[in-house]
Amino acid sequence: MKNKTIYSILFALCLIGFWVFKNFYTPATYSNPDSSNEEMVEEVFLPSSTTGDIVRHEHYMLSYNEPFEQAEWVLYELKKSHLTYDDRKRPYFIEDPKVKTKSADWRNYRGSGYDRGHLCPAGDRRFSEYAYNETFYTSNISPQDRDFNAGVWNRLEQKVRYWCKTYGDLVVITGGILESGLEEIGEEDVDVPKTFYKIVLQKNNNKAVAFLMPNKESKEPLHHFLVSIDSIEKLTGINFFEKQNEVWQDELESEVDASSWKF
DNA sequence: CTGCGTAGC
DNA sequence: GCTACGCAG
Repeated sequence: MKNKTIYSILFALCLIGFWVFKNFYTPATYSNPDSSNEEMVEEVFLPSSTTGDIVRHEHYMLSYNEPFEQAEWVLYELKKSHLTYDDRKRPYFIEDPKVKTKSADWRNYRGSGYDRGHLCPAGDRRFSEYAYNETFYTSNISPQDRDFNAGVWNRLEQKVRYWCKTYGDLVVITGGILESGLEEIGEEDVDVPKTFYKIVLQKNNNKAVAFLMPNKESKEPLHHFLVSIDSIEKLTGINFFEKQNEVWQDELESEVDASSWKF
């Protein structure tokens, strides 16, 4: 009788131990998270996820789409205080330990002809070594045409920094349009989006702009790619500001109004 | 800034 | 397999 009880307790302890392990063990990752919990983007800006695989990193968050082997959206807050130009050494791209299904290996991109294009730009996370390294998870990259990434896409990212400097804190959401029939690269078949989107929100003013850009270089000025947030929601199936009230959404998402943004 | 390829340990 | 360096848009 007594033995039976003891064995039951031991068994229960094993279960608890396993549960703790399963939930709190994390594999090797970039070291030294910044101690501060700092400014995790408020949940009120969380987009919906078509996959349910939402991952929160210290300085950005994402929703991973396993069949496409990349994020469907990456969201981060860009503050004035983030705009530093500290020189940092590029680390290697590594698997995102927080993506349950494992994010794609960087070798899928090697020799593919496509860049490992950051979604949350490394240039926006230079304020700390950890923040910078954290952008080098393979969950934060998509295959991008070389001239696109270094060209018009890069110009948009620099414009976002300019807007942050002049208008204050921003919320930025970025991703590729994940649809069927896309070209795939590498052993894991990473899909190559034909189009990328970026949504930028001024936190203070509740003003937003959205861009849709073909995955190729263009000489068009940036405002040529302006679209409504609604149109991106239709293409992606993602509801971007679902936590906001409907009036708020209606006002911001339906129209293309870049009048309060200097290009 | 955005990156890649190659050489060498 | 990882790092350092040079090079390109």
